[in-house]
Amino acid sequence: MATIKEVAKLAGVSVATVSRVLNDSGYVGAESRKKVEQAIEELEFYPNEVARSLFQKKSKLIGLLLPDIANPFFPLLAKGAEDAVNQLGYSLILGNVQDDVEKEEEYLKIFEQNNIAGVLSAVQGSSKRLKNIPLVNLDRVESFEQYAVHTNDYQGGMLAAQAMADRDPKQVVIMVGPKEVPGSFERLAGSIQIFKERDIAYHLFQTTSFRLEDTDETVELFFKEHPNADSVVASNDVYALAIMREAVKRGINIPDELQIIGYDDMPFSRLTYPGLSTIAQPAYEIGYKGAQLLCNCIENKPVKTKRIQLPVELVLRESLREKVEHE
Amino acid sequence: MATIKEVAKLAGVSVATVSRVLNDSGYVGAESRKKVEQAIEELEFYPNEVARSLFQKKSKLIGLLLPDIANPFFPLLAKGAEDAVNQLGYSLILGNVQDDVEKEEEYLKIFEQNNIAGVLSAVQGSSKRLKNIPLVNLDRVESFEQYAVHTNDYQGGMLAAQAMADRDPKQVVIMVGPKEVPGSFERLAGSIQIFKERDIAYHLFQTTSFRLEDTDETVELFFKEHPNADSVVASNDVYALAIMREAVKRGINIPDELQIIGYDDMPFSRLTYPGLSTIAQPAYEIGYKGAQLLCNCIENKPVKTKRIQLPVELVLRESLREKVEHE
DNA sequence: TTGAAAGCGATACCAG
DNA sequence: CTGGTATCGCTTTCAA
Repeated sequence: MATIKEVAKLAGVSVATVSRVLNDSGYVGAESRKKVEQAIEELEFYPNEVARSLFQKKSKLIGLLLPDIANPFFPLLAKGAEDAVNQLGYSLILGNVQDDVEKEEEYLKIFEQNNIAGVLSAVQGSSKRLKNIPLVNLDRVESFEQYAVHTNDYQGGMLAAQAMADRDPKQVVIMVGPKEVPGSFERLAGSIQIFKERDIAYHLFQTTSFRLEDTDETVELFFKEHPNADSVVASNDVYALAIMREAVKRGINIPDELQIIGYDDMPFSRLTYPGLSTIAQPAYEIGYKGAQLLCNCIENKPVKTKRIQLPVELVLRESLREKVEHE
Repeated sequence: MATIKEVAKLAGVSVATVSRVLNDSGYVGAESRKKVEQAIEELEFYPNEVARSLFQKKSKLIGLLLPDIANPFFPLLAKGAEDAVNQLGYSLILGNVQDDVEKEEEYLKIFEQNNIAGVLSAVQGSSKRLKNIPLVNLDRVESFEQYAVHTNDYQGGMLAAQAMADRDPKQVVIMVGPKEVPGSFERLAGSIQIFKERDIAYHLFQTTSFRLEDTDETVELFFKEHPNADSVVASNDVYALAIMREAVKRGINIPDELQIIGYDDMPFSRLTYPGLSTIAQPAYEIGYKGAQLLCNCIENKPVKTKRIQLPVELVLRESLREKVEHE
């Protein structure tokens, strides 16, 4: 890899001049510019970002903190972030935290050691360590966080409950997401409001994780506790699918005997039959907009909205019964 | 963030000494060491990796090139890579290539600009640009590539066909993966060998991508071309699930009227009912072992096996009929 | 309009 | 054992 020195030599100018054309900053004569450009071409030179980063105390790298990349919600978010970041000249360092606070700390440290320009975080509490590094929180957002892209969980909870309430539910069970996950509570509150309004009774079923590995156990427990459930508002698509599978296996007809609605709209939720009705979260867009927001912060561009809220949307597939019109 | 200079000052020694205790290289007196350690603690100092990288011309970053992170096979692979890499003191820069050659080139350049220590690549042809940077190919491996972790596609193709052949197939259709994807051919060859041996007729159905977005179209085409298929050897789980969904939707009983086997064993393949029988590829392990191999290359440690082949495994779920014992 | 030179934060050689 | 110093590749004053 050629260096700026070699370019300077070949072009017969100083490194300062080369640097100037590279960043087109300051004055540089037409003559010199041309010679430098030729030299750059000839040597296939491209600047070393490490040296730049050392000087600037700021790299072109952005840290991406994910709770669990195996959870299919996050790859999509990552893809969105990646697309945006790339268009803006940055790259992502991946931090897969596995819901482990120590790993998070570790990553934040690594990020700092690498002069990271900013952090995109879909895990809670990253704001503690970071001092002067821009941070945008994604998806799981606490109310005190300054920059964030998230969805309206309350509305999501309402939408799910509404869809259910419209379909003549007998025995409603609401699955409640882990307490640590911001948004779980909001969703629940939204759902409860609807059921209260409609005067529909419901049971709660608390889940303690969103991890794929824990589904079997959770589903078993679910059917033990609620053998007569006929309408389930699930905390996410993974659990919804898992419950559907178990139901079909037991010969319970979906949606006639058991109707269910998920949350997230993962790519797979439409690959089953009956297809899973669900509340679609724009995972890709969360990542994309979050990355844009972060880059604006990094570059001190004016930011209109510090907290972006994206809409969620009801997606109807076959796991819900026909809507019953009440007079 | 404190620097080595400040540590040196506080400890009353030179930066050289601080550097020595940091890397414990060379001699350093007990007295000095202690003072330095105290200073480090007091200032909460940790070395700037960028400066290190500039000097060493080699960072602690590893590039990970993925064809499409939204394809659920790859997050698992990434997770494996991430786990291994992290244990060994490295971090990952994510490169999501979207099956686009230009983006790949672009990433390879960015990697170089960042003094990347090595590259893990699940896309084809990365070896061209890289000069002196260690490269380990993952999963989609060409025969000429030096370092690689992959599975035995031929065996996989055989296993799938065998499972099918054992189950009294009437109208067999083999879905053939994209020609550009190394392994597609091998799998096909493996399957064909079995069907030939058993004297079972089969049809071929060519697919042109592995992308999630293209399933609907492909499935439609599939049913148009092969309305009477009763046994499908699918090129991956996504297509298998998509075909299953369409079949169930059409009232075709799985597995009695249509049996099907997938390839990959994605996390979701067990969340449907009937569950998808499939050939399990150890995605996590491919990433994990690949990362270990790469780190060994990077650190010039002796490498026993340059090309690691991991076994695939038949996973039986409900999408295949009962095995028929022939006398 | 240009170049010389001083850093950015760490490492490693060489002399003492 | 320890410290001074050149160096990594680039950016940015400051003078000329």
